[in-house]
Amino acid sequence: MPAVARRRIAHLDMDAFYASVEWLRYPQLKGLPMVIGGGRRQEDDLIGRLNVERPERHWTADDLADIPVDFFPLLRDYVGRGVITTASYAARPFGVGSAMGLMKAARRCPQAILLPVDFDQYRKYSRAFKQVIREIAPVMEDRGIDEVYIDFTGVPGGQREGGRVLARLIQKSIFDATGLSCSIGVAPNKLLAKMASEFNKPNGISIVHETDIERLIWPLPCRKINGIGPKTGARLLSHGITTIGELAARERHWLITNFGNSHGTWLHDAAHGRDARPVVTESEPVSVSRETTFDRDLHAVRDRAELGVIFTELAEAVAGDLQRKGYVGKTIGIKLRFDDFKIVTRDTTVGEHTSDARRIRQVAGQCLKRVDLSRRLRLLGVRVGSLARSADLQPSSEAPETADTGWLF
DNA sequence: TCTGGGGTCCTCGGGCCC
DNA sequence: TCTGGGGCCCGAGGACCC
Repeated sequence: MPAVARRRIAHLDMDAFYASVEWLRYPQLKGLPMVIGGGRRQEDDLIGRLNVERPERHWTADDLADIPVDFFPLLRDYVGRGVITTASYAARPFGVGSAMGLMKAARRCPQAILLPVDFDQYRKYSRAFKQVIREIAPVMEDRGIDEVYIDFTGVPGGQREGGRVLARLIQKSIFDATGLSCSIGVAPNKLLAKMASEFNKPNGISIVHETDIERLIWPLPCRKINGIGPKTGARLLSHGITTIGELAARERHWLITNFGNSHGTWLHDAAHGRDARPVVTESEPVSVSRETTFDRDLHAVRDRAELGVIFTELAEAVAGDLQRKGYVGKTIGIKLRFDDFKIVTRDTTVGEHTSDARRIRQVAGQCLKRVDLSRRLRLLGVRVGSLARSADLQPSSEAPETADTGWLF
């Protein structure tokens, strides 16, 4: 009779993913201060720009590495409202980092090279490295563009050296296929594996066993637990709890009293390294949305025409996304961010699923009427939820209802 | 010139029905 | 008829993550 396999879960995190993908195209930028960012509207085509600046030379995908460094756009030339998506290690000593406004970053590190975000490219590499993993260990959970969980438990060799042997194989296979490096943590569950993958970056492997929790996990700050964000972190701090060990020392009952039944129980379990969540290989999307921040704050009345155009474009974009992915939805909603950064959402559930741009625009327009629009708007978003696969639904005669003439925009 | 875009999940209150 | 649940759905907001 075979020995009972102990659960071994890996968390794999690509190292500096966006920057590393850019360095595959532009190796001449490696080691330089560089930020990637800007909003959707600021996404200029870098190659187009380079060609414009040097009309006699048309750079092609084959000779991107030849583009002189001084042809790349600099942060100091940026105008707009975007934020940094990621900053290279060479840029960080200047005090720039993720989520910082680009204008502020430009003052701190004007000489940094600014690349537009190229999600299509990152998605391409994302698919590639995940495919490599699935061929080796098929029980893989997608956790975003650059992260996955992998269940090593049933994989041949997955238990050897606590998972280190298999982790090494995956690391090498990903590098051979893509030229990208990653860090892997292997532990008894997802919670611990996620923390372990951070221990040894970049290109590292960390193995954590139950017996290591006290030594390796408890000294860490509470914020290292995936699920404890800025709010909970601050609340814990106000009770004098800074490390996971201090959190673990609190009675379960005390945590439930102070954080509620569900959250308190979870905090207690997490601090003790307990997590029974399975690795989920398939999941259906819950909602699809598009949103945009305006170049300047807009007023519902004074900028009505401009807002109307943007609103329609968002509805069309969401409809396009739904149709491309093969979904229809019946909860249609809007999201507004005002100039004071307050967020308001409204949604409505309609009788029939749809992915029709005009229908989405119409229902979203009705949602808008339920909001006080005296403040100026900074952001507008359109969302469709309660999704179903369009193929699973009876082909309805999608008769667009009589248009509501009362649209606000 | 502070503060993007696309998601998930949870909680809470209200309405409705039994 | 009145009152008090419980279950369920919906809408709004908040926290968190990549």
